[in-house]
Amino acid sequence: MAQLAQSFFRRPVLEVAPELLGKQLVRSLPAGDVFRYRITEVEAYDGSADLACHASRGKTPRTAVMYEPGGVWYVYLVYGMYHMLNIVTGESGYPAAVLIRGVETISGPGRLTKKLFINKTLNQKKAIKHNGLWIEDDGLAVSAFAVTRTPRIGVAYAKEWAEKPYRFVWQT
DNA sequence: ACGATGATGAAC
DNA sequence: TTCATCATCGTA
Repeated sequence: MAQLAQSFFRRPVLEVAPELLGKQLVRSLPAGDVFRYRITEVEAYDGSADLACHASRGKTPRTAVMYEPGGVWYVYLVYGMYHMLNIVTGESGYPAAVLIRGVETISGPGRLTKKLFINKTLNQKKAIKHNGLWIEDDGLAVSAFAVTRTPRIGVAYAKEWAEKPYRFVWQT
């Protein structure tokens, strides 16, 4: 089907994030299994000025991937236990990414990565079929009226940035 | 309501 | 080299 091109992700994160709702996250495993899940919940992390964004403390070994041109995965471990799946967005040099927080039938970013066998081996890899994890557009239209914007989860430390409505939830 | 569990980044 | 801090979840 229509795999999203790298150019789709090389745009401002606040444009890309809501457009990912309703798209299909596709995972293929070496054994041949293919899983498809429609994306229902995302969060935008927008540049070094955004105090909730990991790149707010500058470029480090962990955050370097966020400075790459959009279209690569950013996977990291939180709370010593769960992997978080993000897709890097925007132009080269501007650190931004979309956290994929939930898909149809799986809620919660930690449970999502566990179920799809996603770990740091995918970090910095392009979101293309060849790498076993990519996103497809099958033509489904998501009504803007079915999308709710709220503040992001778990970022209370980010001062005024904690309140910004950068979380997008699609009511199916 | 809280503990598990380890990488990360900043301070010392 | 040590320490506080986490983009969470399951059990209580």
